[in-house]
Amino acid sequence: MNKNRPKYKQIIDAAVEVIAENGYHSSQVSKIAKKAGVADGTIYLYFKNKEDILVSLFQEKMGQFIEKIEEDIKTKSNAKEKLLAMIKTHYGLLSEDHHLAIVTQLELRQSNKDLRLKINDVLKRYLLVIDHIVEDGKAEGLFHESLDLRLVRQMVFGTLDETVTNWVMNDQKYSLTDQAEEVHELLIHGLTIHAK
Amino acid sequence: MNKNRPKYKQIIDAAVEVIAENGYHSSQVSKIAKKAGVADGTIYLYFKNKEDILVSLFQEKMGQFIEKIEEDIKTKSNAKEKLLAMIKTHYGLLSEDHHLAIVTQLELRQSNKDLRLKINDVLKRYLLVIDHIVEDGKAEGLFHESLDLRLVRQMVFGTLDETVTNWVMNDQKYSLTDQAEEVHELLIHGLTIHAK
Amino acid sequence: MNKNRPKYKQIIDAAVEVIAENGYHSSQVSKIAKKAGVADGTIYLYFKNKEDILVSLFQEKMGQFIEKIEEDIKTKSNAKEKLLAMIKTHYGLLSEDHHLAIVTQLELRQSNKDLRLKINDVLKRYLLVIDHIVEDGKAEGLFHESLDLRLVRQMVFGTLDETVTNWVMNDQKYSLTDQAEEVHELLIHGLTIHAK
Amino acid sequence: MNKNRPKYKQIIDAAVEVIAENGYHSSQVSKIAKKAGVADGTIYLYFKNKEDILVSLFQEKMGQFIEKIEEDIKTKSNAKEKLLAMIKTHYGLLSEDHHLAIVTQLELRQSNKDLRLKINDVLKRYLLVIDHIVEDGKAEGLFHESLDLRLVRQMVFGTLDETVTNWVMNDQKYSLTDQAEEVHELLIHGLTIHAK
DNA sequence: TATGAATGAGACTTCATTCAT
DNA sequence: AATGAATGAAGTCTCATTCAT
Repeated sequence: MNKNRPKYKQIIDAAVEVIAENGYHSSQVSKIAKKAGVADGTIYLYFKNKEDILVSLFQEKMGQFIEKIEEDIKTKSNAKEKLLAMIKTHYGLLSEDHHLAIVTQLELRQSNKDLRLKINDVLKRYLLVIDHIVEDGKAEGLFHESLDLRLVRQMVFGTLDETVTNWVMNDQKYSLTDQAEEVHELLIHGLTIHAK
Repeated sequence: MNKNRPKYKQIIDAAVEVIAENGYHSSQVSKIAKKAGVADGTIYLYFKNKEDILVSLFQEKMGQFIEKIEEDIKTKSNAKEKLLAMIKTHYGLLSEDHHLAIVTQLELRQSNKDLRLKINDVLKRYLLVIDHIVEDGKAEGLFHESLDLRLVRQMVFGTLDETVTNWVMNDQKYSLTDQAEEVHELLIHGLTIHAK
Repeated sequence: MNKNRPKYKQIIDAAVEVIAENGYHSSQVSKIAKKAGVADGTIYLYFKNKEDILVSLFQEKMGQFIEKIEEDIKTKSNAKEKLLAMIKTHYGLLSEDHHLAIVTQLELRQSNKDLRLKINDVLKRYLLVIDHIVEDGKAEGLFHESLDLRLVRQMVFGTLDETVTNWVMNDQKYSLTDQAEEVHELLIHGLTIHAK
Repeated sequence: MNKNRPKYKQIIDAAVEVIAENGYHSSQVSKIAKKAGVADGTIYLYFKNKEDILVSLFQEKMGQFIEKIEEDIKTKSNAKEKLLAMIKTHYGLLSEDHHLAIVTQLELRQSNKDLRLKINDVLKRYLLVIDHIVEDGKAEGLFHESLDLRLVRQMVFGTLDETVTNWVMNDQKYSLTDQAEEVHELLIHGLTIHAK
C-alpha cells in the first residue's frame, strides 16, 4: 500500500483533524474520507482497515516527533542538557500542533487493547531515547549507577505524559513550554531541598 | 439508588470481573447480569444505564482505595514517610486485586469523554491527598517552598500511573510492591546523585 | 374481579388522568398504579392485564356516556329533537371532562387492532341509539324511508367524532357545544339550500 | 433523500404490504427490508428512521391520492358534481388498493402523536380540496352562504373516513364504490325529505 | 486507481407481568 | 388483599468493509 502517494498523507492528516474535532468515537471512516476528499473505498487502497489508519497516523507523526527529539539531543553535550532538550522539544512540538496533541493524549487512548499495544510498539523508540540519556548520565557520573532503567523511564515518560494530558484537558490554556525547566528540575532533583 | 442492597455490590463486582476478562468493548450488560446472577432488567433497578455501572464501579472502588490510603498516611509523622506509605498502599491494593488493576489501568480508559470526565472527578480526591503531602513537606522544610503544586502532583501521579500500567501490560509478572521504595527514592531525590 | 371495590374505580380514574397527561405510549402500568395509590401488583387483582384496564375504562366511561344520552333523548318527542339532544349531550359531556376527551379521541386510538375491536363492541350500543333515532324519524315521516341505516349511522357518528377530534387537537380552544345546532342543521338538511 | 431511486419506492411498497399483513406494531424494519429485498441498513440510506418510512409512505400515497382527486374534479362543472367525483375517486382508489386502505384507515392511526401530526399536515391538502368545493357551491348559489367551512369540512371528511374505516373493519366485504351516490345524497340533502 | 451504494451483525434498555412475603 | 423486587423478551440503528462499475 503505496505510502509515497500524496493521498496517503492526505488521509492521515484528515484523520488527525477529524478525530481532534469529533472525538475518537465519532470519527467514522466516511468522515475521514470526506475530509480527505476521497471516496470511502479509496481509504482501503491505502490502509488495511480503520485501525491501520490510526496506527499509521501514530507511526508517521510519532516518527517525526522522535526524529526531531533525537536531532535536538545530538547537539547537547551532557545528560542533563539532553533531558532538558527532550522535554522542551516534546512540549514544543505538541504545543505547535494542537490537533495532534488532542489526538495522541486523549482520543487515541480510547482505542482497544490491540491498538494500544501497537501504539506502545511505536513508543518504544521514544523510550529508548530516554534510556540512552539515563545511561549517558550514569556514565558521566551525574546519575546514580544503581538507578533502575525501567523505573526511571517510566517516571520520565509518565511525568511528561501526565503534564501534557492535563494541559490538553485544560484546553491548552496555559503555556506548556514555560514549565519545561521546572519539570526538568523536578526530574533531576526530586522533591527535596538540595544544593543547586 | 439502593446502594445498600447486596445486589448493588454484586453487580459492581461482576462488572469488574467481566470487564477484566473480556475487555471493555466486549462487556455487554447481559454478560454482567449473568455473572452477577441476576436478570438483565435487574441491572436497571440499581443503575441508570451502562455508563452508570462503570462510574459507580470507579467511585466505589476508588473510594475505598483513597480511604485506605488516607488511613495509612494518618499514622505517618512526616511527608517523606507519608509519600512512601501512599506509594506502598497504591501498589499494594492494586497488586491484591488483579482484576481491578486491569479495569482501572486499561479498560476504563477506553470509555468515552463523558465517562472519563466523571472518572476524573473521582480522581480529584486522590490528587488532593498528594497535594496535602506536598504541602506538609513544604511546611516541614523538607520540600522546596517554590515547588509548583500542580507539576508535582502530575509528576507523582503520572509516575505511579505509568508504573502500574506498565506492570499490568506486562501481565503483572513482576512485583509491583517491591519497587515502591525505589520509586519513592526517585520522586524524593530525582535522578542525580545526592547524599542520602 | 371485584368491580365494586373502591380501588377498581380508583385505578380507572388514575388511568384516564395518566393517559391524558402522558399520552398512551408513556402510560406504564407502574405510573397508573402510583397515581392510583396502589402497588403495581394490586392492579392485577382488579384487571386481567393492561389492555383490560383500557377496555374497562372505555366500558365504564362510555356506559355512563350512553346512559346520559339515552336519558336525555327520552324526554324528546320527535327524531329531530332527539338528534339535537344527542349531539348536545355528546358535545356537552366531552366538554365537561377534558381528560376523558383526550383519552377517547386521541390516545386510545393508538391502541392495537384487538383493543380497537373491543372498543367498537362498546360503541355498538351508542350506534344503536343513532339507529333508533333514524328509525323514529322514518316512522314519523320526517326522514326518507329509503335511507340506508348503516350509512346514516356512519355519517352521524363520523361527523360527531371528527368534530370532537378536531376540537381536541385544537386544544379545545373553542366551544364545542356552541356548534351543536349548526352540526344538527347540517345533518338534517345537508349542504344545499332548503326551506327551513 | 434519493427519492428518484427505484429502491425508495420499493421500500415504501414493501412497508405498505408488511404493515397491512402484520399490523403496525409487528412491522419491524427487518421485515420491511426483507420484503423489499434489501439489507436492513439500506433502509437507512433512503429514510432517516422508521417513522420517516411511515411519513414518506403517507406523503407519497396520499399525494397521488389527492392528485387523482384534483384531476377528476377539474373535469366537473359544478360543486355538486365535484363532490360526487371526489367521493367516487376517494372510494375508488381505496377499493383498488386493499393494502393501502388497511394501512391508512387502521394501522397508521396507531402511531404516536408526532407521526399523527405529520400525517395531519399531509391531510391538509385534501381538506383544502373539500373547502374549495364548498366555496364553489356557495358561489354557485347551490350551498348556503352561511355554512361554516370548518364544520362542513369535518362532516364531509368525517363521513368519508368513517364509512371507509367501517368497510375495512368489515373486511371490505361489500362494495365501497356502490355507496358513493347515496353518501353524496346524504351530504347534499341531509336526513330529511326534500324535493329532488 | 477510484468510486460509493449496499451490506448485516450486534447490543442497550423498557416495561408488562409474576410471585414470595 | 396487598406489596414491589425481579424478570427477560424484543427491536432500531450504526458503521466498517466490500465489490461491481
